[in-house]
Amino acid sequence: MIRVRFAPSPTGYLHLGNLRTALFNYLYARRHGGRFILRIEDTDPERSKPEYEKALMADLRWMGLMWDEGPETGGAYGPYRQSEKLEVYRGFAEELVRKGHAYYCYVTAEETEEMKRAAKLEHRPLRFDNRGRHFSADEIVRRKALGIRPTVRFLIKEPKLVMNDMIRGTVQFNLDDMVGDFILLKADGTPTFHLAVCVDDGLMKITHVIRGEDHLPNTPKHLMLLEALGFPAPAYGHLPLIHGPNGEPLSKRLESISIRGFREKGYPSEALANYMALLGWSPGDNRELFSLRELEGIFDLDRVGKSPSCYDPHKLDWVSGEHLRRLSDDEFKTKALAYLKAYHPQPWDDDLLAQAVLILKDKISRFEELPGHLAFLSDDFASEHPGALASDTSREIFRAALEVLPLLDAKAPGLYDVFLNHLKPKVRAKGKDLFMPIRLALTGCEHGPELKRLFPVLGIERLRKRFEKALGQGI
RNA sequence: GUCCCUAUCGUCUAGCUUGGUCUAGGACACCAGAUUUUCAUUCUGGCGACACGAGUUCAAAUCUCGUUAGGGACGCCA
Repeated sequence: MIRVRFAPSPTGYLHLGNLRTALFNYLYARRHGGRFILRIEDTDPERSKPEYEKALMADLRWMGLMWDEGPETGGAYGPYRQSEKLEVYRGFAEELVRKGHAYYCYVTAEETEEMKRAAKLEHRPLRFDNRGRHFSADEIVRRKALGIRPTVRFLIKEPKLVMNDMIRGTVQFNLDDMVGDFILLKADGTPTFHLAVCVDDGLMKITHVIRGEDHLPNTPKHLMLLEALGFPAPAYGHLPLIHGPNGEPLSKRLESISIRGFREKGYPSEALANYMALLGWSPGDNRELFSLRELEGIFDLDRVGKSPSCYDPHKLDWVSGEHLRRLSDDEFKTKALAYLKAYHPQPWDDDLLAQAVLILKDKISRFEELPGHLAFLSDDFASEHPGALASDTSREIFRAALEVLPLLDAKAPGLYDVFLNHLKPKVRAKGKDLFMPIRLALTGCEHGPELKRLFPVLGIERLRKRFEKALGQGI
């Protein structure tokens, strides 16, 4: 049984990089009938915040990436919050010391810092020189007396040099230049990331670790640790990183683009998942538009690329627009109204709003654009071209329109066509000269929804008011 | 500085494993035209790439080496 995990630390909101890792893990599990596990890596009390954990889970749920095991869901391998099992890690660290895989190290943080500074100056690798391995019994006593509390460091015996990555193939490391004995337990007794990850991956029976490429250099450490711990090594796959729109480093700016932000802007979650899947993965044929379900059926790691990619908001908008247009009218109405209610409350009743929103369906790529387009519902608008209303031909149209309106049946189909049939004989204008004044009188804007669809939404009464207003303004 | 990873249109990518079917395919963006009595949608067309240099070979986007460029890691953060 394939078991994968998404293991964020709750130190901020879910962002693009995070989300892609979560998505690929989720899809991989679904594709292979495995389990998707959520694990909260909150061993750093300084930076971890419960509200971020809540937000993380809310965002994951919104995305539809529901976990099979994890906080709030439970599972046979809990707890799924690392802060709740600090003792467990300590136990494993002590066991490693007993078995000679690790040792208490009395080198202080200041000394390590100094070591690094010196190494940098001399252009040597910036690694720990393992000096703590060789302290004499006297030295240790002396340091204890000074109040120095030890860390537990992993004792590297045979540096592991080669690994097989599911995405990158064989990767070799020159370990002597890379890592020294690394810390398992900090001086305060809490575990480091390395210990916690390996213990949990082992205990939770994780079979495949899919994570960002930034973790690639950590993998040799984890492989050695896992072996010492007596756990079978999972398969590793390291995803290429995502860059910003201009190819800039990623980091700060990208992290500031939170999933929350996309939700607030009104992107459908499936569109976001669809777009993210395309960043680094492709189905092999020319298809690009997928529902989450479809992705679950075709995604696999063997079609994930090795090179980093840039986040392109334009393409996201296109994908999003396509998703919106594929929605049935009812689905679109429901989602649009829910979005407006949550983020941009409108003064109109749901019935009117539902009709109005529907005629905008093919004009938007995300719900955030709705409020601006909805302005036509208001009787109280300023015209873009007040002058255009004043001409004789315009005034003639409005007067004729007001004569025609009472003859119409609002509920009869083809309201606009009937209106035009009555209107045309009464006015000289035709073509653009006819419909543009009408459009301006009704919406104040040169661009907007089709008049044909606009008429039934506005209804006779609103139409009358607006033509009267236009006539009044023209004086 | 040291180690590691990566390299096809501006962007996302297919092709690379098993060299020839590649005068390199698709999509976004952009430009032009058509449809729509506006905008959008839709449709058609255009622009546009194998980072560079060697090597192997009858033949290289595809294999090898080097160069360059970008990214990542080097925490008692995760």
